[in-house]
Amino acid sequence: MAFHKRNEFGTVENELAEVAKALSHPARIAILGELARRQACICGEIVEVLTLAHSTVSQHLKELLDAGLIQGTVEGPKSCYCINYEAFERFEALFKTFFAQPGSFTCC
Amino acid sequence: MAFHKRNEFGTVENELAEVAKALSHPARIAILGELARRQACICGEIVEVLTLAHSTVSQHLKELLDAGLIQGTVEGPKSCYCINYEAFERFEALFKTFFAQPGSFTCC
DNA sequence: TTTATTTATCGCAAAGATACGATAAAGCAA
DNA sequence: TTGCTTTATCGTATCTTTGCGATAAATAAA
Repeated sequence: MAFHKRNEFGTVENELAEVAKALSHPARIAILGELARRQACICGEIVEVLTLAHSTVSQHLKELLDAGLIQGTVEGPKSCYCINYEAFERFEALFKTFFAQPGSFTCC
Repeated sequence: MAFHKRNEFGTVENELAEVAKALSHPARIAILGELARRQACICGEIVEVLTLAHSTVSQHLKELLDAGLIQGTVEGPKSCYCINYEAFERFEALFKTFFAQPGSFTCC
């Protein structure tokens, strides 16, 4: 997960882009939505909801984990995931600060 | 810009993912930051700020345009861009609604 | 008109993402 | 132990993204 020229950009830019990339696939949005809806950790139930192979779902879960948007623990043979709301709040705060609108100027 | 299985997901999921995808590259974040900072439309000044070829910057601008995050008008030989704050607000609203935290439950 | 300036687009090479089946790992039940 | 369930990882085919140089288009100045 690296761009040729990632070093050319600032820390904030990279962090925002990284979270956005994790959110940039409808399947991952759907997974997050499911986790938010159930308010509880689920494991392979996600596979039933989505029309994807379990290997694909595992891959998406790993990306969400790597981005810090979800947390997971292993419970016996099952895995349990839930949303990391702190990461979401951090993203929203960064987002708001970065795109602070000094009047929402629009000229075009 | 299409996924094999895009149709499997809902409208909201696809819309959120599409905007997130536009935001998923540090160069595009940097461009948006520049547009927000200057509060005015700029054209090729972006090329000077970023360490990218102008063809690459044009490409990024096109993606931001297609996602509706910026607006642009041609002014003679120059092009003028600015942030579309309505799109940003729409994204933030969608985001908040979709990830409505009924108590920010975390179990892992 | 010619020339310079600015931007957009085309074509390509390299890198990355997506999805799947097959396989492996880890725990539980019998 | 053996078998079952659940999840993670590997390998691979296909498609997408990224970045650049070269080219084209469109306007302004000379």
